[in-house]
Amino acid sequence: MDNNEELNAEQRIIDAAADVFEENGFDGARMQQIADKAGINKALLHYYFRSKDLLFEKVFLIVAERIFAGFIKAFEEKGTIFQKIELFVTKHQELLYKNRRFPIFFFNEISRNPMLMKKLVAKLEFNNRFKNLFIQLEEEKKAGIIRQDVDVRHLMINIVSLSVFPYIGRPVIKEIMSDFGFSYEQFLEERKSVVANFVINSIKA
Amino acid sequence: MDNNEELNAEQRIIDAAADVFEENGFDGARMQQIADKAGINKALLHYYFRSKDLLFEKVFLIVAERIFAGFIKAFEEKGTIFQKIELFVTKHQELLYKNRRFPIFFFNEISRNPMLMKKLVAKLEFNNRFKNLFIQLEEEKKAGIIRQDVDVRHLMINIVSLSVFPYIGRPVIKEIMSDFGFSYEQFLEERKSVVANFVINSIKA
DNA sequence: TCTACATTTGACCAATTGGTTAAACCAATA
DNA sequence: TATTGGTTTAACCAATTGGTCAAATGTAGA
Repeated sequence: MDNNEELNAEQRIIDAAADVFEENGFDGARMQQIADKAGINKALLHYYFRSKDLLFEKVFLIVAERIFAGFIKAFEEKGTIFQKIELFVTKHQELLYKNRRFPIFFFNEISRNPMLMKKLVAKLEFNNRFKNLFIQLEEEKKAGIIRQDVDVRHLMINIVSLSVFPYIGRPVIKEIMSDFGFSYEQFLEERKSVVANFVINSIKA
Repeated sequence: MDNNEELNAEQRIIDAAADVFEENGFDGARMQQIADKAGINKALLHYYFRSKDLLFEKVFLIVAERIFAGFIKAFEEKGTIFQKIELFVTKHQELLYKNRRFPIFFFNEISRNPMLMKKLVAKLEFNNRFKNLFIQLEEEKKAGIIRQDVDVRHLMINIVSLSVFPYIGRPVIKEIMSDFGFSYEQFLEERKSVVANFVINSIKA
């Protein structure tokens, strides 16, 4: 259960804290549990990070930054808009599958303390990350490849919604799928192609 | 702040608890805060509901049942599949707008304790609520109105994803929208028509 | 080896929290 | 009016929790 003994204490604390916070949320997490998982004394947590709040903020930003970086990278692939969407959705699914507990944790904590989002944005600088995508979409609109009424903002949120929601609503979808005689895992697998097709069908002229 | 003094203590407790739990989550909620909001002594909470766990479960199921009932009702409207989708999306948006804090609360608590979902399903009996929709979709497929490759399960999840996610990701979307020079409220308003069109475009033959 | 400094620990603390209890209150009824 | 039963309260409790502190341990350089 304890992390690699080779790493220094500070890194072991961060790893352990990420795990415990992601599993239990800020309010549900216990400093003692983090200390145990890191294999150190509880006082050492405060030696390195002063308080639960500061430890949480540091860990939250580290984890969120890592995952968002992966998310954003998938935006920067080359190709037609349809190819981009396909690649983008596939990459997101893989990333999400490897970090299944992250979405509900992230959105819950952000909702509890929206200031975290400001701090995350400051670290990510994704202000003009979407500029290229925006330009490309306008071009493909003019070329008659995609519908005139497509709105970049809504399109982006739509893609993310379709990718992320199944992980947020995992227990709900699990229940519904079993009603239909399917497994949740199978549903996720199918979704890799379904979502891309769904989006493409909805925007192509 | 305190609820209607006319109501009996039990109901006042339920209302107050719903509010406090929805705002802070189970772990973040305090029995004292619930008692204060209900205008009663803390001991009375235990007199009526024994423990925090039992109070939470009762309140959670009451609130979730009420909202899911509204959700499901929107499924049972008459009309073509396109009309249904339009009506369905619009009704959901209104319901969600009135219960903005519910989605993130609901999915977080369900994620923390999936057994709640089982109990909710048992109360709702929505096993065969979707049968009609399923049949209608197959018919419209045969009639060549919608695409052959449409899958009811994915379509349903897609619709819900597109409707619900903007409420779960509120602070995130708020941030992104302000980058684009738009307000979150405006974005939600636009979405009423955008989502329906998006879905319809993606499934029509 | 001695010293200075960072690291780590066990023991401890004050505050908070969910929960209990015995007594008080109050309305109905005999 | 006296009694009974449900309702409500103040006071209290044990356990947990985030956090502190002085002492111990390790370690690199003089």
